[in-house]
Amino acid sequence: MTSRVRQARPPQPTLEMVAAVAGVSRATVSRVVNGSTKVSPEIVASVTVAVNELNYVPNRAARSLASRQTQALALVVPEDMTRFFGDPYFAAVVQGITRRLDQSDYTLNLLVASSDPQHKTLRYLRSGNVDGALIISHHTGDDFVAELETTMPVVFGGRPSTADDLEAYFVDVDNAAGAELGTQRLIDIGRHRIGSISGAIDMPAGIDRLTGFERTLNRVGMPTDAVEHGDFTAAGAAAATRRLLERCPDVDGLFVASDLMAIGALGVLREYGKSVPGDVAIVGFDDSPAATSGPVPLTTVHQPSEEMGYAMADTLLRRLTGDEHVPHRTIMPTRLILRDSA
Amino acid sequence: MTSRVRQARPPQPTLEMVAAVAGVSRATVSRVVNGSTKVSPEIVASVTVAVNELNYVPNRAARSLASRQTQALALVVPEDMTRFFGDPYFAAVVQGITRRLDQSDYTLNLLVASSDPQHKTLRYLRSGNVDGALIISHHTGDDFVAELETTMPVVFGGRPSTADDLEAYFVDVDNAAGAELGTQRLIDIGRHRIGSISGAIDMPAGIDRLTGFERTLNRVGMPTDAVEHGDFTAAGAAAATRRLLERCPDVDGLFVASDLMAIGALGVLREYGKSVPGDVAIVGFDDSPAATSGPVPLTTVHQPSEEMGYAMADTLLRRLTGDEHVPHRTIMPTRLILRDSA
DNA sequence: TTGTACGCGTTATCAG
DNA sequence: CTGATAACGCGTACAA
Repeated sequence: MTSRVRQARPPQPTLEMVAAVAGVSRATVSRVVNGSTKVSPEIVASVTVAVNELNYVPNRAARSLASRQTQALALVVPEDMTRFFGDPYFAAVVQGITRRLDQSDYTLNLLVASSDPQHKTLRYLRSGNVDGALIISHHTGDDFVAELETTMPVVFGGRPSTADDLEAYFVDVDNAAGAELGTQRLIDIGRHRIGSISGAIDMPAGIDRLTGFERTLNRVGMPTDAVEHGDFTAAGAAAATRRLLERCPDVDGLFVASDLMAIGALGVLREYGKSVPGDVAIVGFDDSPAATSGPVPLTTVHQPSEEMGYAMADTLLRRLTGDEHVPHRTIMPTRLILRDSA
Repeated sequence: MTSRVRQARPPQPTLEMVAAVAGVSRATVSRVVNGSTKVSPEIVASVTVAVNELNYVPNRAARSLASRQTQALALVVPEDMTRFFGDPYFAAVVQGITRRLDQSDYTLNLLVASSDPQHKTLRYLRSGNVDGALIISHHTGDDFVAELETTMPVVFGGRPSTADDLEAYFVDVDNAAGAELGTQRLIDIGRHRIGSISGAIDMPAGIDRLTGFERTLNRVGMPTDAVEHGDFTAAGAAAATRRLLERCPDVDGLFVASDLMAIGALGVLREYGKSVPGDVAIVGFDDSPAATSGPVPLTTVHQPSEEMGYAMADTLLRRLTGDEHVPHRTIMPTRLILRDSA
């Protein structure tokens, strides 16, 4: 798979060329480019002129080979493309990450890959392409993440499911507590038969939200059998809702582990001729744009997704500077948002 | 903004170390790693053992510094994050691109940035981080793209708006023809007062679809004044629809330049108590998942978004191999998809 | 403050 | 077929 570019293109200017134009040494140009203070003003000026004249941009490969840094970070998303693009939650997180990165001179490399035949993603990471990695939406099966921390600083979005999570850095909300908030709402408005469409149960967020749901019902002596597992997609939630409705037709309250899934559930409820919140009250999770995109504005458990992305990037950046006092876990607050569905 | 990683991490193994273990020279290891055929089988075997033992992965910076290639491509999207994530069209294109790239050993760097204060994106590109660039959703204001082709091979998704588009490589559909298809449908089902919510008029796709719309109405002597400009977002389309309805309350047919926008229009129509397709028939564009996500399945103009992404990547990859016979323009077919809205 | 010289990990050229 | 050795472009002790 060797390839060679045939088309002739003007070679990028190098430090050497800039030095020649400015009449100084390569080292001096390097100092100016990297903002060293130990350079006389007039030389800084002449070098700057030369840089602009030649339109010089440092070669990243050479720079990172010498400095052993890439000034790039990776956002690893072990999902398939459709799930990644389908859920507004990811958009918010990425937005937060880039907002933080825009204040630095790090760039972000987005790596979306569930099916990764040749371990291409891992190779990419280990080839020294990035200085650190952000990992969101990882599943229990994604074993490679454990190894990654031995290679570079890693920060998770959502508590990691690996055993050694004591050492891991992550940003999350208290998913169980959030789920309690949502479930309690259903109790408070007088629902008697409360069920749940859970998230993917191979993900910490899915597990913890289910735990919070069960804990709340247990506390008041309600049964917790009306649960069907979803996978954090609208289609998966629709299927789960169908199963639940067949099994427990009397459900009148539903805690759904994400807004996107709630939208899916909403559609099925309509199919079955059930009104929301009349026949069935629904509480979602996320408070993403999906919450207000459907036919019924969703009452939901808000989590600060954008801020979480920001915090993730911030944590990683601080680790990269060698800051020893970076907290391993950053837990952000959730709160209940009341709208029409419950 | 100097930073230094303090934490001690095991250094990545190098060619040198592998060579030592295998008892050969660096050069030979390099040959094996790069699959040169001119190496004796037994040496290949011993080197392979050493590589696995040390868990060796080539250093990308060193490799690209020496080979002058990065094996990475960039997908540049001059939009803000929310628009990028909000429209399923992008998801399809990215999916197609990655499908093609999965067959190669190129990786993709996603660059989403409308507001780019420090020209960070351009610097990134010009720093030799990638061998070529894919550009989608570019606006007339995005002048930097013109300069880019002088630095590296570029392929556009959608015809570029720059003057020198004769030289440019791009993949597109005949947007005007597609719009004619959609508009004609409205005529065919007997609508008399046909309007349009156009796409962003600073984008070729927006302009061309509007042109096709107008051309069709002109042909049959219908007025083309019932047009309001959208921006390819649901919210923007909603606002535009509101303006249109105030100005032309008698509209009974609407060609909307994207499915996502059609969803926005649908909401407003409902607000105004208009039924679809009863009072107002709607034809969208894209045939993205958005077309079937709303309350009314949309009749729409299909464009093969996923295949377009694939074709873009394929075109760029072929250019990268020096293939002189790569067609500058790849125009893919559109077709009308009949559903419920028109 | 400025310049010299070496090293970063690979690829590629050229002897052998 | 294999092994020295010279680039590749830049950062940075070290020397001046």
